[in-house]
Amino acid sequence: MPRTKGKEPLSQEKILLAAVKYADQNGIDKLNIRQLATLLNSGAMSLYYYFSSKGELLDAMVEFVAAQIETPDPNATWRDGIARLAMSAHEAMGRHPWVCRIWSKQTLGPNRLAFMESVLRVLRQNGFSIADAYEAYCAITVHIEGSALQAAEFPLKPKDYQRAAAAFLESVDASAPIPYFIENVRYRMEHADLPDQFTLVLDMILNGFEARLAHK
Amino acid sequence: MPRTKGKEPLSQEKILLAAVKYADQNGIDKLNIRQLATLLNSGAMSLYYYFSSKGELLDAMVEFVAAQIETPDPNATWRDGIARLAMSAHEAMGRHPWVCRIWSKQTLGPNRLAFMESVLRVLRQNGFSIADAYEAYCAITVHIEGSALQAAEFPLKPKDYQRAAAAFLESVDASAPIPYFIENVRYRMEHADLPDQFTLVLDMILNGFEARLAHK
DNA sequence: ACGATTATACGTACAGTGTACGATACATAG
DNA sequence: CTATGTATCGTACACTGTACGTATAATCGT
Repeated sequence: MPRTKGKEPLSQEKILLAAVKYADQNGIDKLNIRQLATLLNSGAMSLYYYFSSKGELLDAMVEFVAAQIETPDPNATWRDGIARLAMSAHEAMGRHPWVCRIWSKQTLGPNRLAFMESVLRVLRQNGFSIADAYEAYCAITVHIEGSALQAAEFPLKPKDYQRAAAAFLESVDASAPIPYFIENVRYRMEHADLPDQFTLVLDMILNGFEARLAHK
Repeated sequence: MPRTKGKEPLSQEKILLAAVKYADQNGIDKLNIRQLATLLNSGAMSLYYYFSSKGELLDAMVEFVAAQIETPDPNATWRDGIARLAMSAHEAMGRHPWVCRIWSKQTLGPNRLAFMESVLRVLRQNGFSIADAYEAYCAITVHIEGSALQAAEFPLKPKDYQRAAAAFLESVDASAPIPYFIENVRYRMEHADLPDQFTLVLDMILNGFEARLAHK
């Protein structure tokens, strides 16, 4: 049909923002074209004028998140630069947990490319060999994506965890051969606000590369 | 229809093995009931006699992989025990790359539970506090799952990488603002068999916890 | 002012997906 | 020889992405 008269037209940006919002709330599996179109008060096929396929929309969604990652301050030490960058990425993925599921799979766009470049640059300009820079890059991104994956895939929201844990502890046989698991569940139930261990382990990894660098 | 005369009946195991094999070859997205049934010379709905839903089949697939992870030797040091366990998990996920995509999402079965328990046990029996054991557990599984995720999601098979990298280097403008990325691609193209950096970073993480443990 | 062209929108249709329901036909028990 | 349980699957439905064709509004050339 026509571009109806009194209606604001669609745009890539509107669709993208709606898709991100929907995925934030409902997860990436639930994201589907018809539903998205309904939210945008349009027909499903209208979206294909702006994105030639769902895959292209997903590409744009990844780029949207990649754009939220800080680029490192060139005056900082490599440790500070990398640490801030990693935390920034961690936070971005925390805001958009679905992204880790498609991050590496979608085609590499300029923002994600810029992220990779900036990590490699910081390392290479501070004494890392090509091979070491690549290893450090992998180590750091594994940690970022791994953390995001665990946070995203864990099937319980923090709210529900208390109730589920309590129910589990009630139901489980005291003679079950999993004392340390039970102990762990009890501990986590009683300490709802455990600190995010992202930074802790990140520091261990950075320590490792620092030692490696000094060792040459 | 009937249970046809001269035909071996299906079974949970047959279906499970076929599903694992199919996912190994084609990825988990491509796994679908009809195709699987065709491979098993049966009708699609026959599978539902053994698994009440696709989700239950996926649960069983996760358990299948979890069963392949070594349980740690109780006489080893915690470092060795955890290192071996982690490498074993890394290898299992390397054989079945699709599993990291559903590992945490599927309902927790006995084998995955046993894996968690064994990690926590080793740590708790070697001086880790409840909180530290949990942190170490998370750190290690993040590394395992993150590594698996990157390996699985990277869209190019090792074979194709050389060709794709060469084509990329040809096509990219020499003035593109990504010198370190280009350098990295060239390096990886020339060194096809880079060592798996899983163990390297795992050691860094274990060093971190070792230091932490000594520090108390 | 008015016809031609482009930009935007979408109805319909099709080939997949998981799976609910009910109909089989075989094996065995009574 | 029924009758009942076990194993199998044909059909149908709701939902997915999207190819194709078409309809109108906006814009431009004259």
